[in-house]
Amino acid sequence: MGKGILMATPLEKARRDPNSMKAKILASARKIFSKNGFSGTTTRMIAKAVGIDISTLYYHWGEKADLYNAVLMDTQEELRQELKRIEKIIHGKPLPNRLEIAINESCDYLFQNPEITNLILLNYFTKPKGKDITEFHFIDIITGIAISMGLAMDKDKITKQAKARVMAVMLSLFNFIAGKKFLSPIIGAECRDYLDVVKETLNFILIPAFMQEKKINES
Amino acid sequence: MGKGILMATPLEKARRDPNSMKAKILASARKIFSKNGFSGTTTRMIAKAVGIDISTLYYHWGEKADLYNAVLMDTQEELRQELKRIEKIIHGKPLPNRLEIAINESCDYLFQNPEITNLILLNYFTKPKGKDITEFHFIDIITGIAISMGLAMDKDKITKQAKARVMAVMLSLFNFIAGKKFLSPIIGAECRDYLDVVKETLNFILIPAFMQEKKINES
DNA sequence: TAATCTCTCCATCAATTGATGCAAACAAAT
DNA sequence: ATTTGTTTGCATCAATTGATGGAGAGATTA
Repeated sequence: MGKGILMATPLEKARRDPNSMKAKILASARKIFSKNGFSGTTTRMIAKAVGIDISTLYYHWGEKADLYNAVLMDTQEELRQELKRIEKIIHGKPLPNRLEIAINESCDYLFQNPEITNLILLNYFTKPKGKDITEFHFIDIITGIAISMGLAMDKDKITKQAKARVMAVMLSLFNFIAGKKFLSPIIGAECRDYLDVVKETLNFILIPAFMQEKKINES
Repeated sequence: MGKGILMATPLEKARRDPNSMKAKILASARKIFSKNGFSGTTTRMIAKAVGIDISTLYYHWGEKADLYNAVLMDTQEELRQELKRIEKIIHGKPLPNRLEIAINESCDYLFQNPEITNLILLNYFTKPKGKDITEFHFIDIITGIAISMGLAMDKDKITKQAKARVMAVMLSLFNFIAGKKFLSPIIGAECRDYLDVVKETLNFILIPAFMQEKKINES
């Protein structure tokens, strides 16, 4: 009965065939959950967006929380792949360049996939009660980044401070993306303009911070 | 019929008498909305927390969205007062001190009132559809801070960049507070320890950024 | 062709939710 | 004491929501 090798999870099936009904539902669910949160989303909304009956949705994904979990895991995996891609690009370059490129690349990516940041952030402000929902596994992601940024040498010897600094970077980034709709009228910039201001602001704030660290390390 | 002077809004009445039923409901509503968001909260939850029947709640506050609006406006006003208080403290001091004190004070305050950041952040990730909900009036708040930080001279001549930088500061702060439950296990610090790490991280990131700005201005 | 398997929708359920009418309790004013 | 106005809870409603059973369509296999 072990589904280790023979059985494929619904999520695996969906990823295998992007044209399948499972995949279509998953894609619509991501959009709608990211916009309305878990409790603000109804299974009927998703089914309507796909153009199917809710019972078809339940047939493929089981209960609402299961679908939500699948969306979270799918999103998480995608983000992880993207971070790996960025890490490859910046590998070996000097620190300030690394930071600038990483900011640039991740801004572009997240800007084109705003559901990702929305889902992640929404998932810690509100959690469906009673259901156990997948946690984002940030710990290994940020340890990777911390090492890549020279904040730690060893995977097991990362200080609280280093982790907090990496989280600060990610949070700044995520919030400018997820809060776009809210922030762009405040800042007074739209679309591409907004994206440019965000990149500049992140560079302004992050580069001096992590350069000071380097100076201390060098001395 | 104009309620300009003679009529008091429910919110004004609630503030006038903190022991009134209106005030009790408002306080409970704040807690519960901030934890579950608008659609994750039911009027029955709030009524139960106060120990009253839902019809009593409706009698005092009208429909759910009205109560939610009152909570947002109340919270906003409270935050505004607090920021004024902090500004008085830091007024006249040199920039790095100002920043450090402001970070320290606002961290302490928001940490003890975590509902505030939760409500603000939740309110831009998800908005109840169909209802018009109060927007937080950040524009005047951040222009005030921008001037106080020396990022702008005139109230009307604030660049997009300056506004974005102030927002970056607030977002970093808000997220460390609102995301505490999520972040503290990742960072590996609890309670007071977490608070200290957050303060240190914010200082680490923000002070160098805004000091570089000052150096450019001075030269 | 017959049998089996996969997928889809219609009809329906029970529970929850926002919201209201109404009568009783209570206090204040006459 | 009687009237008036305010507050509160019980009972109830209609709409929404998560979820399921079962019948039928369609393809695949025997």
